[in-house]
Amino acid sequence: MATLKDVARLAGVSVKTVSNVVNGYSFVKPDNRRRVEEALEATGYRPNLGARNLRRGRTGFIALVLPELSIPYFAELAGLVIAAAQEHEWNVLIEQTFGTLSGERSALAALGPHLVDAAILSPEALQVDDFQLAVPSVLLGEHAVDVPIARVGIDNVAAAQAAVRHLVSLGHRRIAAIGAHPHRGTAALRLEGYRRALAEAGLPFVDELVVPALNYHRADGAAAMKSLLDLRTPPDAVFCFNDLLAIGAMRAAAERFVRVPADLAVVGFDNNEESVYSSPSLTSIAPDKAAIARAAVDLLHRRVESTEPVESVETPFSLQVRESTVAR
Amino acid sequence: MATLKDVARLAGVSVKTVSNVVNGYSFVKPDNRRRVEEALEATGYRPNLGARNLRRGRTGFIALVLPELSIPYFAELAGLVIAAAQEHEWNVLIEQTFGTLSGERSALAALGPHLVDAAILSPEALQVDDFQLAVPSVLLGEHAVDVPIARVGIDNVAAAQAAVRHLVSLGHRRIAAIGAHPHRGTAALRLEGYRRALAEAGLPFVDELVVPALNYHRADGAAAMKSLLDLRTPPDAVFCFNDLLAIGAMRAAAERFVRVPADLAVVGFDNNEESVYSSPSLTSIAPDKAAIARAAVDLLHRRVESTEPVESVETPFSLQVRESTVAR
DNA sequence: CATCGTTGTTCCAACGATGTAAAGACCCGG
DNA sequence: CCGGGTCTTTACATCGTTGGAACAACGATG
Repeated sequence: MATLKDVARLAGVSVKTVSNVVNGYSFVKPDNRRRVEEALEATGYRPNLGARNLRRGRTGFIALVLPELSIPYFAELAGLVIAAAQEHEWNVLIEQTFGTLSGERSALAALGPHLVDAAILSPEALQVDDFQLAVPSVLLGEHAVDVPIARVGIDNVAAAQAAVRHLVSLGHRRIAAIGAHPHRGTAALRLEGYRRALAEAGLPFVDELVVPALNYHRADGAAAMKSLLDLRTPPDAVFCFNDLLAIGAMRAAAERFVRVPADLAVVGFDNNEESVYSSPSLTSIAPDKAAIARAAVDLLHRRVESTEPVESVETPFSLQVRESTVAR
Repeated sequence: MATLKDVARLAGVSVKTVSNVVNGYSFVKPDNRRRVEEALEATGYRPNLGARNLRRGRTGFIALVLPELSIPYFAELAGLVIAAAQEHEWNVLIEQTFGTLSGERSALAALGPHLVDAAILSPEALQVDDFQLAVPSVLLGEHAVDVPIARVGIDNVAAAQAAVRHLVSLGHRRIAAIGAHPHRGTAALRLEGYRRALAEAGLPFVDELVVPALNYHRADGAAAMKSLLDLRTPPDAVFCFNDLLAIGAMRAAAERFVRVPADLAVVGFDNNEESVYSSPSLTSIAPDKAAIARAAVDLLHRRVESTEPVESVETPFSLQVRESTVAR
């Protein structure tokens, strides 16, 4: 692997001059510049990023800390973050926490300024005390604890409210919610949106219609749906706090021969690609994931370049109406 | 951020002694070791990986080059690779190629020995000439071109054959295939498995029943299925070269009111989590993804540690039978 | 012709860690 | 108390790069 030294020897100039050419410094004699460029070409020089970063005090990496790549929402998001990071010449390091406190703690501990320049976090269990972050960071989505860290995400209350409002507008009166969670910030906000939509429609908030989910996987949605269908009076609609729960719920409904949407309307949250092709396809809240990824990366880039103050970004969302609420 | 120098000053020893303690060198006096350990604790020292790797000539990273994280198979695999890499103290850098030749080329070009110690590649379009790899690499899945690079994956011919054999055993006689592709190695192998299974059952190979797919996304599966349903005599079963195609195919079938599995049996390939919860759930070839991830990472680790010869690994697979071929 | 500012280049140190070699401490037997 | 070996520690160079100072070359200016 060619180094600056090799190139310099070949071009007959000093190492620093080569470095200057590589870094686009203006004042290099055309003649030398040409020779250096030829030498660069001939040797196929690629800068040693480790050395460069050691010198510059940068690493060229950002961390993306998320629960699990096998969750479609995070996989899609990760893809978009990688693409956005590329524009700032950042490489992305993905850490999986599996949604556990210990996983999140060890992921955070592994990050240091020597490893990454910044971090994008999607925590689910962290406590206030854990947020002693070594590098500029941004939180995705809302979080239960109130910490002075920039956030990027949609207005979860408004989004949930829009979802439930949609169900109300279709005439549903007994609307369930799946995905309540004691410690998850987004869960609380979505529940609040659900509550508000019911209130503004003059519908009662019924405890038995709110089902918790410890994880947000398909299996949890199925289990929750089964318990709802076992009620004396099952719901005529259900708002799931993410698409996986909704997919699981629809699956459970199908197994009980409950027809969606005729007997039960279902709305999800995240707008996974999967939900477009399920049978029936799933009505879902669609956060603008590309906007989230870009906003998070750009925000971090500005934070790293200049010491700007903490600022949060609210990204847009929309409601995608599909067969699970309105039959084709 | 504390450096070795800071720790050394605090402990009253030389930098090298601290380094020795950190790296578990045996001959350090108990007294000094204790003082150094206390100082390490007090300063919260974390080694600067850039500097360490500069010195050691290692980077501590491996690259995972894949088409797209939004494809569930690759997302699941990436998660497993990250977990496997962690055991060797490797961080994983994910590069997306979007399945294009230029994307794959630029991903390869970006990888150098200064950036990663090794690479796991899942190429779809690369030519022989492109495989001038700068670091030890392993290919996932089969590839059309024959290059002397270790591979990890299942026996695609046998797997495809097993899938189609299953359809044959259920009495299907007009079995279609979705996912043929001119340049994709795995596609050729799966097609070969399909061909063999037909042959051993004494069934004819019918050209019009083999539908190509340029990409392996749900939309491609749906489009292919539509064209099959438009045939004068539509198939009574279809083998899709991956689960996404199968999901798309089932969706297209549902839109035409073709019942699965009564009118049409469907088998997929990859065994995505999604396929367990679809309605109907999808029969699929299940590669042992965890085994693939572990084998790839371990193989690379051995290659980097000792200059071992190129060796390939064949991982197991199984057939998961679900509702898309056998009604509940 | 001395001085000056501009332009172009080189030399040196430094980033933080580790390998090497050599020096220092220690203990043993003779 | 010396020679010789085994531990233990240290100084120094080094990895490849870049910032800064120093220096050199140059034409322009007074």
